[in-house]
Amino acid sequence: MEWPRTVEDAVALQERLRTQVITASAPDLRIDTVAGLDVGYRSNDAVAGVCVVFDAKTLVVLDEVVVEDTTDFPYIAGLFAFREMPVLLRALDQVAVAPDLLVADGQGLAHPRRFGLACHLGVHTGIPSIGVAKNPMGTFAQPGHARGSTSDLVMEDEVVGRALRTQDGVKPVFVSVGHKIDLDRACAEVLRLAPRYRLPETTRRADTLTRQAASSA
DNA sequence: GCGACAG
DNA sequence: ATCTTGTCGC
Repeated sequence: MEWPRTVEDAVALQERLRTQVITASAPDLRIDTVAGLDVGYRSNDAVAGVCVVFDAKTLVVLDEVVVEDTTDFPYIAGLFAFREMPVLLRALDQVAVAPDLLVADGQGLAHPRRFGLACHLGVHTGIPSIGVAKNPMGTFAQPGHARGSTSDLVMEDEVVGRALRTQDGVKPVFVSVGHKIDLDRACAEVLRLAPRYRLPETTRRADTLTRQAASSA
């Protein structure tokens, strides 16, 4: 199926693909490498997609790719993937190390149709994925003050993710399952990726590269 | 009808 | 997302 150009087609595609999401981890799921994906904007339609692969244990950067592109799909909350996915897939294609997990900047199941960017990336590639958003979609109770504390992220009486405190006292990040992983594991991975700062290293590094690209060429 | 609404 | 250096506070 071709890439949607209209809101109606985009929504229809989400409704169709949402049924393919797997919210459990394979018994032998091993995560040795993790990719951070992010997009930066130089103008309204000029984008830079970044894919950075980390060693999950040491957090050493194994490879990173920046791709310049343009987009015509406007930003619409809920249809985020149709704006950012094409560039991200190009960046992911060019990375030399195959990631065991994709970490997307945005939501996974915490989405109006339970199919945010992280789910779409996961279903499309078949690679386990999670979404880490700086802002919530849904409601949540304030998690405890300590690093590692969590609370449910709720949408329409459904638990769609978790508010996760990655450092003592900082604003939580919002974690939701993308594909082929369970929520507990997803949160554990985010904590492992954020030993020192609020945002996971995947997001931080991808973000840096993104604006580096936007200000150079 | 009005406001909300990942990046 | 983007505008962006020094500065306030623990």
